[in-house]
Amino acid sequence: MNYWLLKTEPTSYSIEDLQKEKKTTWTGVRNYQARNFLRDMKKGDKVFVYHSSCEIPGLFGVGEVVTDALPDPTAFDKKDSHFEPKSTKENPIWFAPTISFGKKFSEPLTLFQIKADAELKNMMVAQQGSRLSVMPVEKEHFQKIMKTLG
DNA sequence: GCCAACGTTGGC
DNA sequence: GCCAACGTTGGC
Repeated sequence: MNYWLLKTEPTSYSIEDLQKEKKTTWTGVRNYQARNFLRDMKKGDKVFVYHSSCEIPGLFGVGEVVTDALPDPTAFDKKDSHFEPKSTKENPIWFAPTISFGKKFSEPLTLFQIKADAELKNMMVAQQGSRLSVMPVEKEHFQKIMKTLG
């Protein structure tokens, strides 16, 4: 099993939205490195939900991969802002897994706290200039965080 | 809103 | 394939 972190701007999609919807297809990622991580996600993998570009950036909850990544339908939708004419159904470029809600943390683990924690500060999300919206999380980090917040 | 740190694009 | 120009991300 693998562990991941998914960034989202809470003004567009938050952990509360996932809680209400129970599950969602994680569409709209348009970065090749992130795309490759999305394709590597397998059913049963765990994912942290990270809120970015907001008052308190940090980890707000956890979910689970329920469907391996399939071609991202928003890439085929001319009316969608993520429409990508180069991606065809025969030869899709962009992919999206489906994520289920696990739990919302009673308190978020803030980026500030992650950077201040000797064991967590080397997480990819805490590195300078880390702009990837999808990234792997090490098992040790996942377990330590879940021990504290889970 | 600023701006550093990236990623992408496109001319050559 | 280089690299300057440009666009975007995201913490602060």
